[in-house]
Amino acid sequence: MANIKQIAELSGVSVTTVSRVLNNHPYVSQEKREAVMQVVEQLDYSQNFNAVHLVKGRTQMIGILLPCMDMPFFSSFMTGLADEALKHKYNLVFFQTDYNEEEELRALHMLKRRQIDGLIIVSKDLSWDTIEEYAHYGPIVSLEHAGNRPITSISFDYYGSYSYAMRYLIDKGHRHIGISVCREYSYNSSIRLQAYMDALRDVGVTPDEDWMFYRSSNIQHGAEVLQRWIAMDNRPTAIIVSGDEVAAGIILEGRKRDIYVPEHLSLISCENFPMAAVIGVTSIDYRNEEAGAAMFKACYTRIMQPEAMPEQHIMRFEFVERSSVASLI
Amino acid sequence: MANIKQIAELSGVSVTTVSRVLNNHPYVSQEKREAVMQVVEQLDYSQNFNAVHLVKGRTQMIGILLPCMDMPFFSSFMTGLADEALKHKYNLVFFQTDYNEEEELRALHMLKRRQIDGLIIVSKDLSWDTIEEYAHYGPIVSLEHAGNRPITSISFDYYGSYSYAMRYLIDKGHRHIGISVCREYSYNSSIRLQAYMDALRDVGVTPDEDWMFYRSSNIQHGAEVLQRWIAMDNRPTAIIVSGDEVAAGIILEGRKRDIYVPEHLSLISCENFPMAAVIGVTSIDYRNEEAGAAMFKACYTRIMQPEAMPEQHIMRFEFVERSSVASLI
DNA sequence: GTGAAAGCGCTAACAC
DNA sequence: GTGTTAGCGCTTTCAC
Repeated sequence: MANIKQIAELSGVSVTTVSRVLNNHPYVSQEKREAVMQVVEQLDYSQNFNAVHLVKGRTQMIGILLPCMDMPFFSSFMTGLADEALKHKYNLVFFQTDYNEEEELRALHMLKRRQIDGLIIVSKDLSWDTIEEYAHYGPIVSLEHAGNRPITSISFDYYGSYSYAMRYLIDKGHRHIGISVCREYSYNSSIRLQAYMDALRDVGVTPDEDWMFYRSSNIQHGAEVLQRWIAMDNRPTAIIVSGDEVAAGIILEGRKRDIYVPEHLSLISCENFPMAAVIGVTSIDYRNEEAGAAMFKACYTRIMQPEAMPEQHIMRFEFVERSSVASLI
Repeated sequence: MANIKQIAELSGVSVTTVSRVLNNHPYVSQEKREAVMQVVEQLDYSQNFNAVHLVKGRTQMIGILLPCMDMPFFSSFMTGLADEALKHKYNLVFFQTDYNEEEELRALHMLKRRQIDGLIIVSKDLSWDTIEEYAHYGPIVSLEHAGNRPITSISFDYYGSYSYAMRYLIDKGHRHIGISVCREYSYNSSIRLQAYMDALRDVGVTPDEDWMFYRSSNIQHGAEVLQRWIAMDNRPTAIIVSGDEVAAGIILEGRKRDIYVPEHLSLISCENFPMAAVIGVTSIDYRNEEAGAAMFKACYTRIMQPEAMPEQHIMRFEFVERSSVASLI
């Protein structure tokens, strides 16, 4: 495999000149530039990026850490991120952690070892304290608010959006309202639950334990939610679920059992994926793709300007109304 | 940032010894090993992987090229791949191409520039002739049969599975059978269409142009398929669709318009995602996750044994019968 | 405009 | 067991 030295020899110039040509530097005569280019093409040469990275101290790669790819939430997010990375000629190294701490650490180590220039954390299990230790090796950008740590965050307005959704249901006369979240003990779920609790308290309702569904993330789980709902004594008249897939599971399973949305059960969902339009569910659009792009941009900015201070940014949500909520008034 | 030289100095040994300790080589006295480890911890040192890669000529990364992440097919595939990569301590660099040739070339260039040790192509637009030019820079593994080119392939048995599904429908009395594929001109679609045509020809049926749906890949498209089906003069009694999402779209849209599966329209789908169970559709399971893992393994093997010959492997499919096909007999 | 040479941080042959 | 040293392939001062 050819290297820069051979190119230099064959084209009768120094390695410096070859390097200049390769990197489009000025101050190279047209003549020599052409001579070099000719040899480069002839030998089908291109730089060894490992050497370039070593000398430059950068890899043009950023890591992206998430539990799994096979949930639409994560993949939609990746889509926006990858598009944006592309614009800046950055590559994405992908860490699928399955919420395994060891795996999460592996990504942080790669940052430490300069194999990636920055790290984007979409969802994690590791404590912020642990992560913070790695923050000085390179920019870390998170989708979860990181307090006043040196970590940039782009986060979704779960509190605002859930408060809004709850108010919407309450205004339509709902009082027995259920909630279904993805992970019982995650930070994001806790914010959603908080907004839910606060809203119910405001109207003097104490939620039934039964109204809270944990660990629901896919269509199958949605079906299970409906089965549990059917079996309840004190059924909620509406449920806020954390994803369109869960909503679809509820609706599909409901139809098998003659339970209809919104006639028997009102539903508000999150994500507003194309599926939401098909099943006609009112859904909160957090604009995942935009968030993905924003995270890349934030990371990129901090790679380019290492002195820049980390920022905390909250995305605006959009409440997309369809016909899955009945008015009880 | 500390480097190996400083560690050597501080622990009073040579860089070689430090390197040996770092790489767990034998022939280092326990004494020196401990001395080194202590300094390493004290300085919070770890290797600069760019330097390691330069000297070793490998990056412990493989590239993965696919059009997008926000289709369940691709993300399920990634899941298996990422799991397997993890087992071998390999990282995945992710190229989202959107079937853009320039993007696809970028991935091939990274192989050429040794930034990745191998490349896995899940779906592409570039011609095999172009790709073949890069095959000598590192192993390329494809999910599409690559003929007798120096490219390993793991492929799905689309012909076999579609022949099987067609036979299944025909045995149940169906003759007017439709087909819905993802991309009109892709290699995979052409095989599916071929099996479809061959099966119909065998029973003396000439398919109506209307029975073929191109460019259907998500739930929304499924809804459109159903709308077109309703508007037809000569409706098929069954359709084979290329994904559970499309099937879901058909079923959901059908319910809005009082068209039921399988009473009015029989359906066979592909992928057998969890959703298939919920909507009760008979689905062909190609075992994407396993295929992803197999592709990684194939790539890994060829990285480790560069002389190894490329192989062509075809995955077995599984036909998962549910209740979406009516018997007309 | 151009080139010699000094690194970037590491591994591994080789000598001891 | 251990250290010296020559690369790996490139960029970038600095002197000409």
